[in-house]
Parts: sequence; C-alpha cells; structure tokens
Amino acid sequence: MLTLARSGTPPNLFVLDLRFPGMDLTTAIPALRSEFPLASIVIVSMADDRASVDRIMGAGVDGFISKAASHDSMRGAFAAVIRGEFVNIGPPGGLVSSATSSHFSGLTARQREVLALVAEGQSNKEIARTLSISPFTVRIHVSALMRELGIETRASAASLASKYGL
Amino acid sequence: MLTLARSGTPPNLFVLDLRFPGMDLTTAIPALRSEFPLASIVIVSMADDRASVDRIMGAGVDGFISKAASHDSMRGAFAAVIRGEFVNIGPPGGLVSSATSSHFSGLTARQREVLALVAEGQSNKEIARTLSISPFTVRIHVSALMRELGIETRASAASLASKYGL
DNA sequence: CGGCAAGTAGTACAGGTGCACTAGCTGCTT
DNA sequence: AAGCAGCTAGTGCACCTGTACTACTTGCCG
Repeated sequence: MLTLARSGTPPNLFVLDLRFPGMDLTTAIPALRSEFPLASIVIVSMADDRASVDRIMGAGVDGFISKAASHDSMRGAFAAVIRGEFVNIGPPGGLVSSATSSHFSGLTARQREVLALVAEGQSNKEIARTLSISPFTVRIHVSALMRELGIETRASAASLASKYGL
Repeated sequence: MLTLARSGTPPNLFVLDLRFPGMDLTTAIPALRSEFPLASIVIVSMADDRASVDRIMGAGVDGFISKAASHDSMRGAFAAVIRGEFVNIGPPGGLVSSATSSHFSGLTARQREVLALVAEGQSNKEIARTLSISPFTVRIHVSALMRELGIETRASAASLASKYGL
C-alpha cells in the first residue's frame, strides 16, 4: 500500500478500511504518518462499538466513520476532516464528536488569526489594518508562528495553512 | 443547502447525491461554484450510463462517482479530486477518466512548475537552483503567474496552489 | 507579591520581492 | 519570411520581509 501511495503526487487524504489485507493499525498508521505528515487519515469500519472506536482514534487517526453511518453524515465527516478537524461518527448516523484540529495547536489564538490572514495573501501592513494593531506587532506574530511551525518563509506558512484548512 | 454551506468555515469539497430534495444540476452547480469558487464538487449517482455521466460532467462538476463503484475506487477518486483532478468512475469500478485539473489551466507548464516550488516555500533563489535557471528568470515566471491568477502576493499563490492540490 | 506567557510597539539592518524595461533565443504558425 | 508566444537573462528601484534587539502592559498562577 505504501508503494501505491508513493507513486504519483503525495496524497493528502487516506480513507482506510480496517478489513484490508495487511492492515494493522499499530504499524500502518505510524508508517503513513511518518511518510505523509501532511495527510489526513480516516478509518472506515464495521466495528463501531465504544471500545473499538476508542482504540482506533487512539492510534492517531483524524477520523472514524461507521459503515452504518448515513451518506449525509459521511459527506459532512469528509468535509470536516479535510478542513482539518477530528471527526467521529457512529452507527446512529449522528455526529459523535468533532473537535478543532491539533494542527497548529502549538500556536496561540492570535498567531492562528495572523496565519489565516497570511494564507489569504495579505501583507503585514494589511493584516495590521485588519486586526487594528501595528505592522511591527504583526511581524512579531508572523516570525513567532513560523519559528513554531519550523518553516522559514511566509509562503510555506500560507501553504501549510491552506493544506490543513486554516 | 446553501444556508448550511454558508455556516462555519467555507467547505472545499461538496459530495452531492442527485436524488437530493431540491437538487437541480443546472441551477445548483453554478450557484455553488459562484459562492464557493475554491471548492470541488463531486456527484454521486445511481445513473451511470454514458449519457447521464456526460450531462453531469458537462454541468461543471469536478467528479462523478457511480454508486456501484467499489470502495477502493471511491477512495482513489476522492483523493484525486482533492488533489485537483477531474475524476469519473463508472460501474465496473474501473477508472473511466482522470485528467489534470483546469485550475491553473491559464498557466504555462513552466509557470506551474515554479508555482509548485513557491507553494513549498522556496525563495526565488532556491527555485532558481532547483530548476537550474537564473533567479531573474524565476522572478519573471512568478510575476507572470501571479498576474495570470489575479493575485498580488506570493503567499496567495502558495495558498491557492495548496488549496487546489498543485 | 513575584514570575511568566502573551500581546503590544518600536528601531535597525540585511536580504528578498515585485515591477518596469530591454533583449536574445527557440519553436510554431501564417 | 514574418509574427507570436514562451523561456531565458539582465538592470534599476521602491517596497516588503524576517530577525535581533529593547520595552511596556495585561492576566494568570503559585
């Protein structure tokens, strides 16, 4: 499966069935994570009891979708995962849980706010006007969030923010 | 449905069932397109005969997936659409067609190449080294592709490229 | 109260970016 | 042959960015 994933352009979403030949949560998930750190991983499974779901989410995936879930729920779940949220829908079809993504969790609220505007292509001066603060302060936030994300250019920041959906 | 879509963060993927209350291709697709120009639209339908598929793809959607398609095919199709490709899978489960996205279709091959590197956060100098051309030439390409995309900053370019998956 | 994280604001400086302009080359079409 | 689009390369210039410093304020926690 990794071989398939390596071919072509790097995927940014995996939808995995637990009943897949050679599918072992504890080894496959970390393997995918390390090779495609930017991708979201969603598990589709028959087993939707509390224990199974906890075990699956605990393996570090971004979402779990019961095979018994309605089409509507699946649509919403896919959209949410792509936006960068954790999602978990159970058999009744209702949304069991949905939380803000851990991506950018190391950033402060203000830094995420600035990052969103960077991703919109705004200059420091424009961001300053938008947030009613000094351009100097904007630069502080931009520098800080880039250091936190381990990147060196604002284009990288914009790119990451868009990939993870804000 | 538009009301739902407007709430929360702007979606970047719609998965629509043709047998949806109040679903009319000719009006719904343009409406979604105009309100969410950055989103991909995928149709899931029972009707997978040649005529229906042609009509659907002709309405300006990014993908069509037959309800008879295998899970594996669906996975691939979703991934492809998110990457910014047109996709169309029929009842046998085989991939019927897949073409490079029309996003950035106004750009030359060289400009798309440069754009991809901009989205990786590379500076003009780094891009120049990567492509073995002069930094001056890189700037020409960057300026040209930004003009073509109607944007003014390289961060916007990086953001767009990531949103559309290259 | 003291300490700390976060937001704010500023200066200084090196380097990057975007644009305008010129100019040569290739390949394709008329 | 002439024209055109695209890739290449360069100069000059105004402006933007990213980093390193300092410094003040607020709110929270032990």
